[in-house]
Amino acid sequence: MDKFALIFKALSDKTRLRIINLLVQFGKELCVCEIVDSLDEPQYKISKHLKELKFAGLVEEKKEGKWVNYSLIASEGQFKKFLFKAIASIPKDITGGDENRLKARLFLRKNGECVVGLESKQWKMMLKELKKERMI
Amino acid sequence: MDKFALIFKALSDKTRLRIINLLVQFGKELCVCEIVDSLDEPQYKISKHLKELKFAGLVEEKKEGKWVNYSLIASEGQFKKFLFKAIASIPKDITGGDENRLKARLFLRKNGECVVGLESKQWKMMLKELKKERMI
DNA sequence: ATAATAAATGCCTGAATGGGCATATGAGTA
DNA sequence: TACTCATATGCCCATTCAGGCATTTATTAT
Repeated sequence: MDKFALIFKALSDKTRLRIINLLVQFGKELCVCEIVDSLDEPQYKISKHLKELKFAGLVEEKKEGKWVNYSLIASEGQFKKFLFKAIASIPKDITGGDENRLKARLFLRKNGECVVGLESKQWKMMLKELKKERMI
Repeated sequence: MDKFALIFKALSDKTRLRIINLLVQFGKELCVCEIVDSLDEPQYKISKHLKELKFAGLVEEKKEGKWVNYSLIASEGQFKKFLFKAIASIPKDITGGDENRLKARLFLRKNGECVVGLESKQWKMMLKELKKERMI
């Protein structure tokens, strides 16, 4: 029971819910810096929240050199499946900003991998474009 | 987004999750004293937690004289439906105590309504029986 | 009117929480 | 070696939270 309450607690913070939402929408693993840029929040903040999500058993990390990718852990019975379906059903007029930023951020990948760090020049230019075109 | 985080926060406490679990399992409205007896927790504690669940939009109350019944609010898109399915899938070897107590407590209803209050003599006798038969 | 009872609330305390800032870790690179 | 960069962590502060206890509110029964 505590285990399930812990999962809900992990989702009870807006920032953490936004992170999980991104992972649910994208379906595959995301690099920390991609999450940071997509949510437009400080790196230390994302890092701490990822730690809590990991503690709750919702995500796992995969280190690749300097880079760290996070992905959902969907196993263990039906519970998480329904939970992620619930999160997937959150109307995107609320989450759209994050998802649009992520979509743009993913254009910076090479061969399906993240190759630019936090708040890179390329990313700042893209952000400016997005704002100009009212995408975020 | 905050609205959804608030819902998760409401479920992030073990006692509140147990209350919602009972309502999900039973499917119909429950009287406050039935919840109190089923969870075997102080009345003020249940009352406060019900208030938070109500604030999050998960339950609604229906007053009938001295008695108050609570039930789930399941409407509003797919979100809560999946959420309640997730909760319904929590293994009952964890929640069984609550559910067995509720099952027994419901025997005290007359015409489908709760007619005995908190920690009544009848309930205490039932509890003793349940313990003797290792049902809880 | 008074008592009894179902449910809600106010106050207190210790513990946990999230954000901000600075700093540390640890891996690649010049 | 020294440096850069991606990520993690330690410390501080203000706020929130859950539980316990006493009390109140509201409705029914005597």
